Amino acid sequence: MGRRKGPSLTREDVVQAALTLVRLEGADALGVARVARELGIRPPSLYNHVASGPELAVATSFAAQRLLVDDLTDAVRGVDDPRAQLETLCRAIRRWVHANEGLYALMARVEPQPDHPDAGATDRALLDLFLRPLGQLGVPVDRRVHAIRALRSAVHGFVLLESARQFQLAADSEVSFELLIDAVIRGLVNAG
Amino acid sequence: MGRRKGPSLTREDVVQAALTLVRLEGADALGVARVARELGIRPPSLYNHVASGPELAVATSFAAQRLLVDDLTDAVRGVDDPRAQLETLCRAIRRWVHANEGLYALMARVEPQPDHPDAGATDRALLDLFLRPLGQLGVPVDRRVHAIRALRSAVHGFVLLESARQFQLAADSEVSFELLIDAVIRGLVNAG
DNA sequence: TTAAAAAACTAATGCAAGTAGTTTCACGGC
DNA sequence: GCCGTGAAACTACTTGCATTAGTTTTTTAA
Repeated sequence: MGRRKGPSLTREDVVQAALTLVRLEGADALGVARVARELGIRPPSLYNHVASGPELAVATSFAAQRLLVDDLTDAVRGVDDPRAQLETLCRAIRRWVHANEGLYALMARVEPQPDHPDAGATDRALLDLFLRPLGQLGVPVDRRVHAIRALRSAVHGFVLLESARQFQLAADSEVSFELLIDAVIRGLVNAG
Repeated sequence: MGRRKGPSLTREDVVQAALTLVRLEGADALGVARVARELGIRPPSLYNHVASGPELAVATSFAAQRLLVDDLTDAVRGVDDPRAQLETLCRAIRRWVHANEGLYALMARVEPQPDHPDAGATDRALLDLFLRPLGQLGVPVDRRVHAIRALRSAVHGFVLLESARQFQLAADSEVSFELLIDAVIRGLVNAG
């Protein structure tokens, strides 16, 4: 029982299977044995493609992040007004998380890898998506980093609480979200 | 080798050990075997006090939440101005998370248990801590739920990103945080 | 054509969660 | 003071995951 005839699995296949698995069954379901079963191979064979369980999680998280950034890039294409761009970004993140709860939970759980080769590109792309409209809105350079952190925090916290079903009171989440991003954006533009 | 002489462990002891463990080694370290080792007993004996691993995590999370709420209650004691109360609450949450990163990560990871007997009291206490100053600030009743969600989201997102070391650029986090909560509070008070 | 690398496998170890059944101690009723 | 019941510990065991070592087969490149 050695290598099988025909095309064999790639690391891409493995990450793809992991993405699907996490999408369907949540971040807790991610594991070497589980992904191997999904691919129809034995667990040890997966180590031909990933170094370890944690590394599989990191790779899957990076892939998910790229999916998110691509989605956001599409979302703001064609939006001209900088403020509308910011709102569009926030809403697009929330929509993506609704459609990919497990993946976002995974991204939140995996420790960032500052030295990882895949880290730079998508991180920078995400940053730029927010930086451009902030600049156009006249936010001074030395406050843009703080502004991005504020916006990211607000959206991140909201979508996490929302998908963890921590908003138990009967009130429309849409309204809460619009109120939040409107408050933050207004506050950032007229900062004192 | 049956029961040992002298006083035996209680569920409180177990939760206490779990709290200490998570504080020192993070939420990932929490498990039946690990807590049992910490207490000097064999893993199966722990099931005399908790029903399962997940239930241990839930109990620990509830205990952590109570610690947080108690800390916040102390923090706002003696603060009169409602706006200052809100700011104090936000800063106290952040300070607590800095001192208890693992516990906060655990709370974020454990699914909420709407029917759990321990759930109501602390949830309500936390809610009330925010509700009172919002009322005093003149936020209309039908917007208070949204306002609380917005504030919680902002603080939650910020502290999670911060303790996950996702703020990689060299800029003072204190400034970012103050900017965020100021923007949100201002936005909530002058909501349109 | 052939040697090396890649990709699968089997076998086995170690550890965590959980179950079943056993032993020993503490405590309340007599 | 004695005794029975239940609580709290134990041992032994099963199952499942992560991981390592070593083997076989196929692909690929020299």
